[in-house]
Amino acid sequence: MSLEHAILGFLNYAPMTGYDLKKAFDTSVRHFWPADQAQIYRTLKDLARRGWVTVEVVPQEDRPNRKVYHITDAGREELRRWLRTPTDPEDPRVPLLVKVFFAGGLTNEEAVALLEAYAAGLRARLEEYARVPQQAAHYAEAIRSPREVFFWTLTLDYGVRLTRAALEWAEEAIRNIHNQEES
Amino acid sequence: MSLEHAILGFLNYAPMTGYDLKKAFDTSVRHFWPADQAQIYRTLKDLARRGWVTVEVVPQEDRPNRKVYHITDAGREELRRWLRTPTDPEDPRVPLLVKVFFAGGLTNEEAVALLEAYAAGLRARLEEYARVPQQAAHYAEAIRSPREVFFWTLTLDYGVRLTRAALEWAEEAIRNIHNQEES
DNA sequence: TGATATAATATGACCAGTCATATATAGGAT
DNA sequence: ATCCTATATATGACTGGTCATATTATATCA
Repeated sequence: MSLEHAILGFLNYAPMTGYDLKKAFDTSVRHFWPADQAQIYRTLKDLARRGWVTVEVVPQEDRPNRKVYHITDAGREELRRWLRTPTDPEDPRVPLLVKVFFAGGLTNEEAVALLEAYAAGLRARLEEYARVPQQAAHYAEAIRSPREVFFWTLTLDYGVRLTRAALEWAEEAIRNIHNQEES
Repeated sequence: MSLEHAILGFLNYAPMTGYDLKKAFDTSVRHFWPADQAQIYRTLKDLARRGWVTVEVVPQEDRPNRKVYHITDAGREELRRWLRTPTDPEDPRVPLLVKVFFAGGLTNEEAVALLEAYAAGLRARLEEYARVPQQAAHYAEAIRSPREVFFWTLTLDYGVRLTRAALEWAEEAIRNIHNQEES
């Protein structure tokens, strides 16, 4: 599970509430690890149970108390251990390809429409990527060390490259379908 | 859920048992939609409940009866409907990137090792892709129409392109890490 | 002889994640 | 006047999928 370790990663920057964490995820790693609000709270409970974080309850009037989570030494150790561990391969599931595999039963027009819709989604994603740096900069209180920015940029670059590759594939596929005889 | 529709896709080629389906998945679409044996059986039950497939029980001695599933007209309609429906975007989760995002706390050597291990996995995957055509040809009783082969080839091409893009990213990242000052 | 593979279906426990909804108040927008 | 948003945490129902295991006979391999 990457979520628990991503949370440790953020708490290693600064103590945060579940609410803060949700915002942190949404403005930084969402593109490769979206986090559900309910799941964040459940995972925080689990992290506390394991002793990797502690809770500090900050009373508030008129709204729920803030539960500020702090990473512990054990948590920091676990974070480092995990960072150095080779990664589980990612889930290869690509719903579009399942359709493409069985697309022989479609007309050329239908198949092209399928790929065009996919390509449109990819183009939209590329535009989103272009907006990420501002969003993140806006949120990141103090932009962290150049080293951290370097690694953060790597993740963005990955997204751009992979999305471009998928887009090129889709565009070439569309061109090739036109040369296909419909059975 | 793509699994149920992939099953419909296979049953549209020919009636099959759950056991047959598992083999079909493993020799064709596994790379973009792996299927768990237990999940196949549960899904078949569900498809039957919805009237998209019917079951024909073929008695056998000495081993469990074969339950041969046949696609129905309703199932064929559902398959076509699904094929023409624009696709849900794929799950963007990439565990490696979560680590890279927080990799500022690693030494350059540790970060490089992480990416090298990842790159090794990608190279292995590329070699696997090279072996897919033979495997699939071996299994596909009658290689289906050229049109079907065309679409099947598209899915393989997607895998190769995306894996190559990821590999190039990793290799360039490794080169760049060496120019990074360790904080 | 004993282990493993093949054929075939099935269940139970579990896990990570999603979605809807609940609570409670303040402030701004339509 | 009403709706939406922000702040903040929490639970219950559900879903798709994984893993281990069970059954039962034959055949193969070391």
